[in-house]
Amino acid sequence: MTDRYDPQTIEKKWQERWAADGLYRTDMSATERKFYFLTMLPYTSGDLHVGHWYAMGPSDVAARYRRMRGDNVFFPIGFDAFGLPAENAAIKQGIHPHEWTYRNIERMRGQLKSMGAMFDWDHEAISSDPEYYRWNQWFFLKFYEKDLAYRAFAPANWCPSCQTVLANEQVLPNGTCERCGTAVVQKDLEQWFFRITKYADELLDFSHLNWPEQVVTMQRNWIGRSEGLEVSFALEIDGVDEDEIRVFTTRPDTIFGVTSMVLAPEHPLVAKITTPEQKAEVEAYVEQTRRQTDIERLSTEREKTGVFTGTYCRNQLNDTEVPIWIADYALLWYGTGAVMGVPAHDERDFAFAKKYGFDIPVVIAPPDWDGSPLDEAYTEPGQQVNSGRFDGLSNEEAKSAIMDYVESEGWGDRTTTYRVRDWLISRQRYWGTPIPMIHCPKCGIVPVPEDQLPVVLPEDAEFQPTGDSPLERHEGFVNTTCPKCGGPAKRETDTMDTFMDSNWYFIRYLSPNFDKGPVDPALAKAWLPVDQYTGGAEHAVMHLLYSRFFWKVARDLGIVEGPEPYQRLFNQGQIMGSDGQRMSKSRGNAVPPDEQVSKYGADAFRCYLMFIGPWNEGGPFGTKGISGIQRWLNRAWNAALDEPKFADDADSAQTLRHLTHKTIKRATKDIDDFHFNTMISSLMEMTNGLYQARDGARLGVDRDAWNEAIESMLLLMAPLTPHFAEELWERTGRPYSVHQQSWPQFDEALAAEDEVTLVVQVNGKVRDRIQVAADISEDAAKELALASEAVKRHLDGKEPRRVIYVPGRLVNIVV
RNA sequence: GCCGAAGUGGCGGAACUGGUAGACGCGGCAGACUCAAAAUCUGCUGGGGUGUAAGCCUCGUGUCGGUUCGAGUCCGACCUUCGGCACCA
Repeated sequence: MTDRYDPQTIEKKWQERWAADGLYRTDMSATERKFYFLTMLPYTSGDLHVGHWYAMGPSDVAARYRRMRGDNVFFPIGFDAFGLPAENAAIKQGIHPHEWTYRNIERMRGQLKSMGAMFDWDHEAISSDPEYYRWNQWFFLKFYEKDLAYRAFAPANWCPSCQTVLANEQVLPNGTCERCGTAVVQKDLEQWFFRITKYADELLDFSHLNWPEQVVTMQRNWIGRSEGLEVSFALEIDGVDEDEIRVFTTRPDTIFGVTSMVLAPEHPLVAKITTPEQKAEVEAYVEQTRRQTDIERLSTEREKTGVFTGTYCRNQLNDTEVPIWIADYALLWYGTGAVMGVPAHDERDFAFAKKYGFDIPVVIAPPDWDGSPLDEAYTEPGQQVNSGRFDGLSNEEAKSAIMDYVESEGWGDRTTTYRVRDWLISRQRYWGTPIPMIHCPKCGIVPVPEDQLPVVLPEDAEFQPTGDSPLERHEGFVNTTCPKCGGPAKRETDTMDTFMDSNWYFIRYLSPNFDKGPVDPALAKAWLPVDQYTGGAEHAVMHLLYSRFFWKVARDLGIVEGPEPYQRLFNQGQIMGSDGQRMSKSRGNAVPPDEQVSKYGADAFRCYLMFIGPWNEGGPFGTKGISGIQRWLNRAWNAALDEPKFADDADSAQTLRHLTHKTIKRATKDIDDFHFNTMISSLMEMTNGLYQARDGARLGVDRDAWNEAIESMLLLMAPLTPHFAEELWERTGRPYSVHQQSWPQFDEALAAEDEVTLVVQVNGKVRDRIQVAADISEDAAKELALASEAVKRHLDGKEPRRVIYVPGRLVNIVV
């Protein structure tokens, strides 16, 4: 009897040996077959949870596989270390965010190492290190120089009781503050933005990407490009300077059917044009709107509400007076913040008009329309009516004709609008990258000179929420001198959104200690872009879109080359608690991976996570099935170490070689597609097959075929179970290291089946199964099928009308 | 609500490009080994019906409808769950 498989001993042993040998240190100068494999960097939340294992284990497998295929793989790791939870910990537990964060990193490093992944730790980067965020600031200055960073007012969640800005996450679903229960209001603050809209069209070009279609679709919809007309409605009100309201519409063909104008309640014109009689009602409505989220406002299910301002504008195309209303479904940030209401041809406007009693004039006739009022909005194509000189045109023709006309009259222009808004990068928080700007009473806003970077985040800040951001009350930080005039000035106290950190961490990984720029240019040229990126589907839009935007700016700055940062993307699913809910400590459904690892070993645990289902789906996680993996590893262990009785036996050799090559073929296809669950299944089948071959052999098994099988099995398992495979590789007398071997090749002829089961159907129902040679001819297959007893019984003497043959699959006899 | 996914045995899941539904594993049942248990090994295991039995019949992939010789897979409508919705990361 051999030694039993003892994961604790061998995992520790090999992790130490690999680290000592620098087995996973990438030679950055060997760039000929470079492969940059990137897994999303973890946030420094504390303990590594199952989700981290779920994200990184399979990534490690795929990275190891690429290495065995001969690529020089760079597989780095680092930490996303700025953010809200550190500040919450500071307030709740009285720990400094810096201490909380770096303590967590220390613990997570150890846990990550216990995974046995091939991370190259020499390239670790931590976003809260001044040497990292210094370059955030440097990039910010470059953005500012290129007019891609600007200041504007934007609403923020404000708790009047705590006197502080709240994250969306800190606002409860009922709109109150999570700490004190006070109703949260929107407060306008002047904040920093990045002009992502300038790159909107370029971001809509996905042609250089090998990404999942659903992510591309989500990004496309998020950017939401629409072409249409911006058209002016005349405003003639005494005492109001503005003489027009501009609206954006994608349906200029319906402009003759406008019966209302709807402004966003926040629209700057609202206060100016509202009549004294309507003032109270309008103000109450504006107040009420300020308490709603955009999601609530845009719900198509909710009843539409609005308030009349008491004034009118004029539709210049048909000279009609149009009442001006405000309604919460009009959003200030989209288009021009004003919407023209065409009830006959828009469902939302139809409901609005019904409710408030507007006319519903038809301007696009449905087919066979008899002139009677509509029961519902007609949004399909049709012919123009009641549209003056455009009557009789199809609405598609009318669209461009009306736009031409509006442009020639000077009432408006063709424009393109986007749903995507500029990126609000300001945060009124402490634990983030300080925005390197100075407010001088004389010179205005002045950038911090590059040679004064980094603007270091002060350690000694006060955290208790008392109104201002911690940086604002830090005298030593705030007070500075103006770089331009030398006079006293104040520092900007907003910090950056943490998505700034994750925009470019993979660039920093290449040279985390480089101090002459964000990245060593030679390494950037040789190693970028990332060849394979893996990470959670929850990042499909924001992180991945911001990061693409950032890359394009960095490219324009000459820092990187090429159109896109991430060539191939794979979105893994999210792992949930056994109750199907998101795992969290507060729900009590979180499974600590450390416990599982010490019980079953890292190899078994990571395999189990891969075995529970397709990687892109995620799903509920329970620990019940892990014993199946444990049993499999034990069986494979014993198969590799217990020598069977050998004998010359051609049948045995044939069976084993078929098993080996079939498995290599299946496993290779699966790992190429990231189908780790079925890859493990086929390896389990191979292990079962080895036992059957051994127990079923009459005389004994063929020695060479057996050795080939064991060697192949260990190589196929090496990426999945790196410690296990390494130990057995050594114990079976093979030279260190299994992780420096080549991926096994298969022989197509040996992998092929020579017999197949042909299904015989009568009228689509399975009636018989026949074993035939894989290369059987169509005629022979049909003949055999028709000769089957079961078929004859079901034919019941009737003549076949049609016989369908699918090679290697089935014969279907239709009567 | 909007955008993007998913729904298959008691459970996790498999099924190439429309062609045997349930691979592999968990759990369960039966047996072997054992004084006994654990571990291990072997066999069976979707529901219903029928037969002494080998077997045979039938239903079955969220729901309803459609296309097709044939649908888990394609089309239409709906239901449920999950991810995102711009200050969680």
